[in-house]
Amino acid sequence: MPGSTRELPHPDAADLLLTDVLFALSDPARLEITRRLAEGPLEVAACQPTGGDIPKSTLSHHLKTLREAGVVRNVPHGRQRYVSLRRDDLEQRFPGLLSAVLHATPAGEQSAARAASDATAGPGPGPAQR
Amino acid sequence: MPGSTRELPHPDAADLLLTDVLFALSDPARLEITRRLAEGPLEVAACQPTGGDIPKSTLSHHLKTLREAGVVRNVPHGRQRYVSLRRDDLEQRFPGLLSAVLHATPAGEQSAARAASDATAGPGPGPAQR
DNA sequence: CCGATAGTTCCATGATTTTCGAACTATTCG
DNA sequence: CGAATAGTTCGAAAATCATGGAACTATCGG
Repeated sequence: MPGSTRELPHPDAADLLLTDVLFALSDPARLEITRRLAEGPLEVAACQPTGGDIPKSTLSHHLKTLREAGVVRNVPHGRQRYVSLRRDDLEQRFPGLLSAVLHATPAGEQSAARAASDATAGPGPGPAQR
Repeated sequence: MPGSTRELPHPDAADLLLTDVLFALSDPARLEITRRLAEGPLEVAACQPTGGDIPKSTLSHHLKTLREAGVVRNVPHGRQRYVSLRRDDLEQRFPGLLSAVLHATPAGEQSAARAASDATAGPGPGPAQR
């Protein structure tokens, strides 16, 4: 039982380029995918940004861009694949970047309050920004 | 004595889009310009990434992209213009993002050490990453 | 073995971006 | 005023990116 082939190439953590990472995250669809992955690994089909309307090939291309930039890892798992955020590698290489991106709020919001440190955890779920 | 016209449009801090900012910073030349501006405002010509080889129009376009994303402010000043980083607006809108970007180290470096918190301030000047 | 499933890769098309010369505009200096 | 300076904007060509259908590959279920 040879380890399954179908491995895709991933850049080493030390070789990640900031511009590539920023570019990968600069697309709304890819950013959305990244946010979704922040909650845990997903199979490719589950990365679908909205409902379930974008074609397989397009989704696969976006994942490829994210993978080549080093944002995401894509490993074969049986007949499907698991996609996961390379959190630790990104944090090591670009400290604070990923969390800054993930914590961003949508355009119009974030009005007042939140001055200093609002002790008790926020009410709703995590924020999101297009 | 009418206030000088030649004002260029800038998006409000609250309207900045994360994807636009990430995109603006995802280009090597624009990232370099941004780094240069981190040390203080500059007149347009002084933003030149390398020596002084890129055409005026190209530089102007890069600055336009940065300005429209809200990364930079460009104000008329006599016969020239001053370009400056919108640090506070960016920090307010996307906490931690700019500093994460500015602190990134180049690809191959950052080998060992720097494990925990290396108390004494670093020796050389700030890092830079292509 | 035969299908169905889950994805990637190939290929073509259209949309953005990048780049840069040239024209244009405002402002200062002599 | 007229020339020089500092930049923006226009326009066009080249490169890159995005999208999605179709073909291809591997794995699992029966």
